[in-house]
Amino acid sequence: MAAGPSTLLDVAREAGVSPSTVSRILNGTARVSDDKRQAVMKAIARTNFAPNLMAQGLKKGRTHTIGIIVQDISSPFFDEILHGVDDGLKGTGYASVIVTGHWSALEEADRIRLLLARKVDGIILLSGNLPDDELLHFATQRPIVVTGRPLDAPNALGFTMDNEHGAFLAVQHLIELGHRRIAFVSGPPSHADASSRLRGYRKALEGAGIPVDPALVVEGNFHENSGLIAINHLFETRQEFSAVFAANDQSAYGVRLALYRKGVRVPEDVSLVGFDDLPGSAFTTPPLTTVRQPLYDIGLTAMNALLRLISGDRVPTRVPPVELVVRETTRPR
Amino acid sequence: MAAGPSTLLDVAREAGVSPSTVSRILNGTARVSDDKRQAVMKAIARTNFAPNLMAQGLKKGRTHTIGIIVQDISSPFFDEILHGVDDGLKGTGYASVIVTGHWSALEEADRIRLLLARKVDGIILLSGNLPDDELLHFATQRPIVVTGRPLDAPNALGFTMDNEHGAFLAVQHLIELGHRRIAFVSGPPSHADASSRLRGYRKALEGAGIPVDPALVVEGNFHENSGLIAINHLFETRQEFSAVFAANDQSAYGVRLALYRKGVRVPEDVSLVGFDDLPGSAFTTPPLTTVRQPLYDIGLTAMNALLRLISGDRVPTRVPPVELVVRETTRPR
DNA sequence: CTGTTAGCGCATTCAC
DNA sequence: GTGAATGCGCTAACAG
Repeated sequence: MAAGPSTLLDVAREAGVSPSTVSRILNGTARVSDDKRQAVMKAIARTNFAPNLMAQGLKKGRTHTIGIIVQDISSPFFDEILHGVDDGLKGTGYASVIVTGHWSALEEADRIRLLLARKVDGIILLSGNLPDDELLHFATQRPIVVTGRPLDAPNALGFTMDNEHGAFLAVQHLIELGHRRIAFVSGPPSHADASSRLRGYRKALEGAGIPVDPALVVEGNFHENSGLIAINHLFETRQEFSAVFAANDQSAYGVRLALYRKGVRVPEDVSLVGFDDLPGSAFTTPPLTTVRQPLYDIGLTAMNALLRLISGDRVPTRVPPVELVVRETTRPR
Repeated sequence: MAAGPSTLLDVAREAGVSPSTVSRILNGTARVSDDKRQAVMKAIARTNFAPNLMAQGLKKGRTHTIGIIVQDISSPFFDEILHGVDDGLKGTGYASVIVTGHWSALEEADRIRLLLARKVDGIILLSGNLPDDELLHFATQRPIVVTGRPLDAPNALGFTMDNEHGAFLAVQHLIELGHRRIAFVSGPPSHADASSRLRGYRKALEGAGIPVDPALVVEGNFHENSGLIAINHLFETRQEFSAVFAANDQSAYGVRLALYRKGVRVPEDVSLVGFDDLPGSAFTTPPLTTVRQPLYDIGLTAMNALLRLISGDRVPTRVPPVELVVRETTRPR
């Protein structure tokens, strides 16, 4: 029941060998005679020794820590990505420090500097707003993987989902069901994914020869409440629609609630489709038809890509594409 | 546009002073003449210097890092707590490394060892399963705050919500509404919170002179799907009930869906109440009546308590109590 | 195969 | 007020 943390030196003394020998055994750096190895192992157990990762890091220049920047902790979206990230870490000896960027490029830059000062071995930026050039500047210090945009530089890698295509699929599904007046609750215009989805919405409509009615697209912010407000607005302005496409699942939840309050049935009266396929979307009433984004795989892939970047590797990354998941909020008109 | 990370020594050279002077300025350890201070500041900016936290940590024995153990990343429950934890960190100079315990005491012990090896300055264990004595053993190395149990040791602190009372409130509400046959979807029996809630359910029933019918309580696991399965089971065994109390919101979601599938209306045909008040529960259809647990505050409080423990302080911690939030899934029988 | 030496970047005595 | 020296715990040459 040794007291405070013992050091490698303690172990060496205890085992009657030199510190380097202990180090060698710990790292498998060189062959060591069996008797000494036994002695050292015993001493390690006896002193309850665990190497000081700080000291190791100082010496080797690597901390076995990777930094993750999410925009919003406590969001089911980032949560699910983090799940993948975490699984990607499993068994690698790396740990992650997670910080939040709050959708602000300035804050992101700040967090990256912080992470860099902590000497993380690499950084994953989730849905970053930071301009490419700044990102690449930081990437000169440590490899960076970013999601939500394509990027392919020596020390940085980015990949994105086909948001436009996903939105296209969603709206096309509605059109095939016979819907013509399809409302759209958008995301924040400043958000790249949001504008891609708006484009997909437009493209699907145009492809079917349906004019896009500006009165039917109302701006949201990706949160539940904005979906609710959007629907109320549509009602107030007396718009007619038989379906609504929400730019993400969370706003779809808000839409669903607003419709419920108006006494409008889903899907009998209006059809609804979301985007993301959050874990909860299979358990809404009724279960939500949505565009599935492989959130878990995005996280896992980002982590694996970063790990490879760190070890100097460069393998092209592949993530499953988005796909329409038809559940129970859509039906023929 | 300096290249690699510059060191304190670089700055000293650049400014024509000694390293110690730079250090003193950085830490405000001693008074330094103004001209030198200017020179150093300029040199810092010019070389784009940021102190190496690893080296600082090695020297000072503190890493300004705190370790968080959650059981399940990508769970709205822990997510919301993490939100509070994260806010508690804001502006403190600390960062957190988050690891998962997966509800396993063994894994928790393993993670704590890992965190200790990384020399975190303190640890927050969320909903830990680790026995008190093991916890206290680890606490000899670093202060630990644990949620989900009371604990008050020199270097460890634990606090918990009144789960029994919360459950009591929920069931009492149902009883007041005229319900007599109230089903209960429990959590895993091994889980302390789960058994407290079961106790609260029983107590409320008994208090009202209603016999508890074992056929009406079915075991779940806190996940959506178990709520669904539970209801199906109740139907298969032809139980009659006019209300169901789910041990947490997530299983309530499953209950809600199962009821929907059976064509049972909520709340017209059966009333439903959950536990936790997850962020999403205000947006289910209809919005869920539930027992609110101040998850955000739990996280914030845990963080503050730990920070105080680290600085040698010991202030009794206060967290808002649980409370019933009546929304739209309950109505008189 | 193994011990000795030096140094990662910084904070802190200790002198001046 | 400020510089020189020392060491946090560990690994990596460098010599045997």
